[in-house]
Order: sequence, then structure tokens, then C-alpha cells
Amino acid sequence: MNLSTLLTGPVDRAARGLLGAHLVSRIDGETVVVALTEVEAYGADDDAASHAHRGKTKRNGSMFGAPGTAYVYRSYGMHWCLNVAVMPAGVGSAVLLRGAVIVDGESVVKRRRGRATGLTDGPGKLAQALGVNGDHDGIDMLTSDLLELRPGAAPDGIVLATPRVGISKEVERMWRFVVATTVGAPRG
DNA sequence: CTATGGATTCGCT
DNA sequence: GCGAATCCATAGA
Repeated sequence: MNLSTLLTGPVDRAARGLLGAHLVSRIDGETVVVALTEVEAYGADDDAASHAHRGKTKRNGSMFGAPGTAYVYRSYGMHWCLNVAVMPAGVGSAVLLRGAVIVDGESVVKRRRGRATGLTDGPGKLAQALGVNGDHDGIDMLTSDLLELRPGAAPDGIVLATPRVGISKEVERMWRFVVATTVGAPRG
């Protein structure tokens, strides 16, 4: 199955299927490549934990974009979080990219993050590692050179489904997917 | 108009 | 383990 097909389908399926996919960032002229190891699915009206729950707004508009559209939002006033819009345009579903392993560009990431460990094991960290900020909201990651999503090898390990992190509603929905071989998988 | 509440991270204890 | 840092769209008056 190709990425476009995957991203047009149900958001929990898409999230699970994105594990192992590669994300290539060429932001600021520096290349960083990561392989996704931790994602969360966020639905539309029926998912009270989702930003799209109360409909389309200026802030979450990209969530309603075509499959593969980047939805970038500011979290807690200081961090950026990167999501991939899922389902046909007009439907507010997205997959939050929470964690990854670095495939290429580790030195760039260390410089951007200002540290040598814990580089990409959290949504804010991952966005910073890739150089993603509010300017990149709305980018089509299936066609952009700046931020490109491309198929990768299936995850080498068991995939766990757990409750999502940091939310207060819909806690029982098992929509966080983590590759179990990720050593020290956070808050599992 | 003002108040509020986060899909978090880091440093200090 | 705990709390501070810090933005701004949304909701309510």
C-alpha cells in the first residue's frame, strides 16, 4: 500500500501504518532523516481529545487539509508539534508524530537541540530536531522538498497500542502506537 | 474585553 | 518528582 492510500484511510490505521516511515527535512538547507517510532491518532468530531472536535478554526485548519498535509501547532506556548493530516480534505483527522530514530543528520539535530541525548523522543523535541515551526504548517508532505514523508521499512519489533499522552478526554481510546523495541519508550 | 487552558520540556531537588 | 517557562486562539461576559 502506498502512503497516499494509507493516509486517506481511517486515522488509527494510518497512524499504525506510519510507524517505520521516513521523514526527510531539508529545512534551512540542512538534511535530517528520521524513522517514526511513536505516533498518536486524533479523530474528528467524535474524538473529544482532538483539536478538530469543535470544528475547523484558523488554528487547526491544516488538520482538515488533504491527506499528507502538515499540521503544526504550538504547545504550551513554547514547543511546536508536527502532525500529518489524514482522511480526505474536509475531514479533521491527523496523526501526531511523537517520536523517531535518527537515520541521518544527527550532528544537525544535536546542534538544533542543544544537547546530545533525548534528541527525538517527544513531539516538541522531534519538531525541533527537524527544524519545523509554524511556518511549515500546511505544507503537503507528499510533494514538498522541504518536508517529505516517504515509505520506510516496516518496524522491526512489536507495536504497542496504548492510551494517548497528555490528554484528559477519551483516555480509554488506545490510539498511541509505539514500536516496542524503542529502548526506554517514554510514558508507555 | 479578559480569562483560560493546553497533544511539553527541562532543570533543580 | 515538581514546577516554571510562555503563546495565543477560543470561549464567555
